[in-house]
Amino acid sequence: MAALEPGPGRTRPTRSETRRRILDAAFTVFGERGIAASKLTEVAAAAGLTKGAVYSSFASKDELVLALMEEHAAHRLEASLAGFAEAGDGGVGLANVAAVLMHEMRTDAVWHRLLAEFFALAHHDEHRRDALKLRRREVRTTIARALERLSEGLELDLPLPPQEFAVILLALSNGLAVESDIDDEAVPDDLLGRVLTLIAGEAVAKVRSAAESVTEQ
Amino acid sequence: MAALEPGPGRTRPTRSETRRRILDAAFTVFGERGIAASKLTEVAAAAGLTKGAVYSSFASKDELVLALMEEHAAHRLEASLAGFAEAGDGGVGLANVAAVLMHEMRTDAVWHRLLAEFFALAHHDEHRRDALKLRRREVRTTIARALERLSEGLELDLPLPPQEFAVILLALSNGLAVESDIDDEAVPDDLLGRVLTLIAGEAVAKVRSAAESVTEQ
DNA sequence: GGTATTGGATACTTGAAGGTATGGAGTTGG
DNA sequence: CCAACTCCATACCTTCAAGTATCCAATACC
Repeated sequence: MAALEPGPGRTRPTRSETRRRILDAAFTVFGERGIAASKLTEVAAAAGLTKGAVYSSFASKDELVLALMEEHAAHRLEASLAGFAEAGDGGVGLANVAAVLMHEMRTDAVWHRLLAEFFALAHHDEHRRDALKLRRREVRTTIARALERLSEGLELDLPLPPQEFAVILLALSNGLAVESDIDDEAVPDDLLGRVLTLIAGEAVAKVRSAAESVTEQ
Repeated sequence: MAALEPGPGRTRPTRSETRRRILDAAFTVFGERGIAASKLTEVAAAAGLTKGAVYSSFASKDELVLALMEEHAAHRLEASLAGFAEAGDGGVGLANVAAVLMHEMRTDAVWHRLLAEFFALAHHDEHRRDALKLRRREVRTTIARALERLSEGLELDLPLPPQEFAVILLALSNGLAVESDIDDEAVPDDLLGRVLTLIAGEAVAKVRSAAESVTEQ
């Protein structure tokens, strides 16, 4: 929470600084208490501000929630794709993709929990549900494209159409995140990796050993 | 909603009849509006009763939610295991397990949504979280045992330890349920089956063709 | 530097939902 | 058939969080 000091020669934070503080605080508080159970006053307090500040930057609690999810989801996707790209560049392919996802899942359990609650919330609102559907399609397509690039780079045939593989990847990593959030001992670190290897079969195994002989340095 | 008539020679429902009505109504309303967003008055109204009736049968909203989840979860697990057993008796093994799960997922999307919201809610309460953790372990163990029986019956080696396979099964089916709930076109009916087949590899393929030659009429 | 503007603190209103108290109709036992 | 009891409807209370109105002080602009 280290302050995010106002710019030089300013005693007052800029609008966007305040907005940031509120979003960060919202992430923390929502993650601890849950979205529905969180009061805007708590969020404001966690940001070192008051409710007035929140309503000055966001029209309503709903708007704050939406803004937060939208922003954070974008970040997450970006980070994952970056991880994928690295995995492709001389990594061991899907096994590294698994490692990336597993790491995200561990370090960002809070986010997965928020996402789950948000999905549930969004479902009960017509417009929000449609928006989520579209957004989700974009995400799947983006992931599918990344997988295609990855498989081409590794000269490896995916055992499923990219779109479907993307769905599986999303479902598995979300599902495992939930299970490990409930009981972390239930999900060994390398489980996702092993499963993906099984799914992709010998194709990956071949590529893996090839890649290892190259990169194991 | 078809009334659940009072017993013969009675103008007033018994306690357990009322309890049932309330639980059923709660399932419906929670499913439509979400747990947090549902008012007890709505639940009561949906049951053709009033709030007083609810508080006469359940100590609090929380208790109602807990009772509902506990009961319904037990039903679901039972139903799934029954499906597994059938799948084992001369079926095509894991492929049929997948069919069972997929069917449940389609016909019980509401339940999966409730479950997701409940997980999120439960996480913020110490005792409830621990209880959920224990319960979840039991579920995993039960499934793991069922899988072992299944694999023994089919003389098929599971590609993962039963406990881990159980986790994967839970994660995949929950994850896919979420995705298909957001966008049903994203999850083809046979996707889970194909993935499980990939995971279990040739072992299943072998057994499948063997089983088909036996059971194909 | 003075004036308009903006951002956020304070104090208030409001509505809604969880929970309670009580009475009365239905039920059971003697 | 009457007394004790049970269960639910009605009416009420209380709490509490979202949202609003207003004012003060720090900025921006001329």
